[in-house]
Amino acid sequence: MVMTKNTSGKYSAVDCPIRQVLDRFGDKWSMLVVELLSHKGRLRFSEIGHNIGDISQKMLTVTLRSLEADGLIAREIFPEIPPRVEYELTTLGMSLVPHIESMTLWGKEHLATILNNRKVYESKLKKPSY
Amino acid sequence: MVMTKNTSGKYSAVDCPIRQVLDRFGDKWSMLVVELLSHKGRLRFSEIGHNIGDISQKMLTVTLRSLEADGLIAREIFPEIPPRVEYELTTLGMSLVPHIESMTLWGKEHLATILNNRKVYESKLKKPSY
DNA sequence: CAGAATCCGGCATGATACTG
DNA sequence: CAGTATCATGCCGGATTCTG
Repeated sequence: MVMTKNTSGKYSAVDCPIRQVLDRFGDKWSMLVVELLSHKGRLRFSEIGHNIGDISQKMLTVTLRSLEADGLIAREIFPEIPPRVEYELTTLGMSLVPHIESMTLWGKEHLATILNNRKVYESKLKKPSY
Repeated sequence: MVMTKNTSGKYSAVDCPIRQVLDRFGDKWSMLVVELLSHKGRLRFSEIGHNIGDISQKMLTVTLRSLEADGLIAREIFPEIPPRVEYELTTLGMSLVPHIESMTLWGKEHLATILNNRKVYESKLKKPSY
């Protein structure tokens, strides 16, 4: 399939908002952090890490930074020893929560079906036809 | 941050549905294909490719296969020369559409703000304090 | 405690060639 | 036309080490 670029150097469907949303939140952790903060309110760095369970320090830092850069979360540093840093959702961040929840709800409702579909599909591949 | 695995070999928060949803639809193309089919109805392979614009033949195949395996789209082969294959959403696939749309809508509304936030954030990094 | 910096492997994605 | 097969690659994310 030969894809044609337009004169602006972009692709025809690159600009659509669904792509932009996926580019920002399709990563492994962002949505999860937003969801977590929406439930727990205000948390410090290590608390977020523990609540998520598996996430490397690096990725937690990277995720929090990009969310902060986007203005979805606010970061407050307390100049203490040992240092303490707390995070919470901004208004903008909170506005995203309902949409995450509705996606999650859909997942809850249909994931069992999907997994079963997938199993059936794979078993059909193994036994083509008799 | 040291993450502890439990006895089942999984991590503490791995099972939450939001993760599952992201694992399936956080990829680059799946949501886009579903969204496209929801608007255009029934399309053949090459039509999907052209509508998306940039997507390699390989990734289109992979994406369509996994969506089919999940039962989100239906694939119909017409035994003609040259071959023709058409795709359309299943009921399950259609049930996902509203959630994609609501996310997309959120993106449309707030993306300009986010991009601006990001620009402001980066300019602050360059000029720390005067 | 909250990170910054670095190294590194694997997998998602891309490019290319071939086929029924 | 609608794929499959193979090879190449970028970069995401994990592990580790170091600092204030």
